[in-house]
Amino acid sequence: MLENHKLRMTKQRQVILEELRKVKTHPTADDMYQMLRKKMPKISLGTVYRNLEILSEANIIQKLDVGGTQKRFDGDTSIHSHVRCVDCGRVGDIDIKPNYNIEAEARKVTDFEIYRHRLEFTGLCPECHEKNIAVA
Amino acid sequence: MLENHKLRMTKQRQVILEELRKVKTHPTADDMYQMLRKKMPKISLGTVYRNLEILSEANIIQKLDVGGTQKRFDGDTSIHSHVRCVDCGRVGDIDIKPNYNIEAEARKVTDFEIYRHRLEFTGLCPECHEKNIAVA
DNA sequence: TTTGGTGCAAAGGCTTTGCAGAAAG
DNA sequence: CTTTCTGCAAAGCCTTTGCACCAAA
Repeated sequence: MLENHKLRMTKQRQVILEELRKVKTHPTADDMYQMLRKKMPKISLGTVYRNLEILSEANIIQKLDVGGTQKRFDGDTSIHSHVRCVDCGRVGDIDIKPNYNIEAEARKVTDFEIYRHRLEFTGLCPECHEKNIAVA
Repeated sequence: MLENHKLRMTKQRQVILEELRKVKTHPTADDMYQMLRKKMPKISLGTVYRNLEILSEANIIQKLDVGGTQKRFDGDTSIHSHVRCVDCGRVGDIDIKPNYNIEAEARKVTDFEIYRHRLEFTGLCPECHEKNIAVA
């Protein structure tokens, strides 16, 4: 059904896309909502969710599943990896390109048909690293 | 608080652990609940959630975050990868060992302190592959 | 006994959805 | 005009939690 719709460029959709492309954090839907309501106070959380879904469905943005309970969004659609801070949940980019050899490796040991792979890192963001040093 | 508790081996915990180790699917908490209530009809979903959490906290089992909305559990604590079927959500094992060189790569391009990495695959399980061929 | 665990049901957190009015094309 | 989109609020889904009773150790 989504794919039969002609997308309209509403004010809301435009602002959502602009804002997501502007930031290099990887905001959750609610993060986006909080940022957006400053410039568009009447925008609703439902609209934010709906548009993030539609835009990622159309491959205009990326929906990330980096662990944790909330999905995150990325205005950069290039294929790259992410790190999630185990302390604060912040997500950063890791500019490592996919290695398709690993998919060949995988095919050797499974009867699933492999489509793609995803590499995720966990660690400590610089801020939390600082804090930990201070405590120690 | 969890770490100060002495774990007791209750009947429920034992059955949960046994059942999880017996299957090679990667059940969600609710999958486990449905399986378990056949042999222990009074077990509650809360107990299943609590024990899966406690056991994974104690590294006796693994909690997986393979995408999709529900967490999954694995009785095999060895480090290995997973494939998720994009059609039916089924999760399979991919016996590929971690490659720590990739963490060195990552360190070159981020200011996060890298702790570990995780490789996940998506694809089609044999059953869904069959179905797709039949339709085509 | 003591202390952790269980079942039940209610509450929580995140996301989706139905609907009536608004707006893009 | 027509069809999609929006704001609002309610519903949904998965998971966690409070509580009184139960059971390991």
